[in-house]
Amino acid sequence: MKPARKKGQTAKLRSAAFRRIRADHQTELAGDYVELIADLIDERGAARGTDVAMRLGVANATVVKALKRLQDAGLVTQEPYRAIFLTGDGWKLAEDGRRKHKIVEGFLLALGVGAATARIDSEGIEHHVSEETLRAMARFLARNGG
Amino acid sequence: MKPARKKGQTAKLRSAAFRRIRADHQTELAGDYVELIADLIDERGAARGTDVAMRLGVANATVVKALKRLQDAGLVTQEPYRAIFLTGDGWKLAEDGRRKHKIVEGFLLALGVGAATARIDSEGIEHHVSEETLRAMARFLARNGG
DNA sequence: GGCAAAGTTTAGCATTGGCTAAACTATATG
DNA sequence: CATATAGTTTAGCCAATGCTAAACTTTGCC
Repeated sequence: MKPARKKGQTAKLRSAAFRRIRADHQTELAGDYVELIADLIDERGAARGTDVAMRLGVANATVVKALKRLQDAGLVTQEPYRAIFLTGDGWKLAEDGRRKHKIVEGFLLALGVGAATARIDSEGIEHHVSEETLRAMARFLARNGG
Repeated sequence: MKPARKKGQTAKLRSAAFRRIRADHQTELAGDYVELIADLIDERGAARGTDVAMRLGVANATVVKALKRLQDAGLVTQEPYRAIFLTGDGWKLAEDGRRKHKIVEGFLLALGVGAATARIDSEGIEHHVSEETLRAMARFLARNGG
């Protein structure tokens, strides 16, 4: 450590990581929802609240509340008692999630992690990797048979 | 997809990942606190609320509240207006966090990620990697000059 | 010893993300 | 077409994590 650096600055630098984690957590749930909704639309033509609740492992009422927030955020649209749709922004976020997810999961598989673990871990890691790390993973993947 | 597998079972399998992420998030904050407190004790001989607050980038009052929860959880001890100590369980959790952190950060560096990004990303990833993935990372590290 | 600065705690508020139970709507079937 | 079942929503609860402002202790210095 250079002696010129003051205590407060070190702390500020360190706190950046934690600040980003808290920020990530805020967008994480939204990302999981829209990604899931996108999957359901692609698989079945429509996304229903019950399906979302089952896949996330939460109660129906929890989904209703979350969807209200996502609607306020301009990511989904919805009419009472009807299916759920994604807005343009919603699709964009979902696609971005899928992209990251695919890289991370493929990377873990290439690293030698088992399929079940790769699926579970990638879901958690996906929201905490920077673009720089994603590039490094993609590079590795390209070299080691992705 | 095998047609024999029912819808509900698929959903249950998928929801496992999200359930684990939610569980991880609950322990994540506790892990960050004790790891930080351990670092402060090692670096300066004592951990003060202000230092914790600065490094985490949160307000003092937030730390007080969190410490109360950690005390209830048996991870730290504390007397009013005095420094913070870790219990045996607290040290165990802190050590485990440091171990994971070291592996993940070293791994990212070996992957070719820059130092600053490795530090930040590892902080977020650390709480979402299974032991299996950690082993794979350690293996890679052993082979590629860790 | 007394006072100012630094650190800690309390009080009170907001948001997020969970839950259950009860009420309501849509749909499918007899 | 009437009704049962499936799905959705509302209401009301709780805990966690953040904040600011004000009150209180400790500490360091003259």
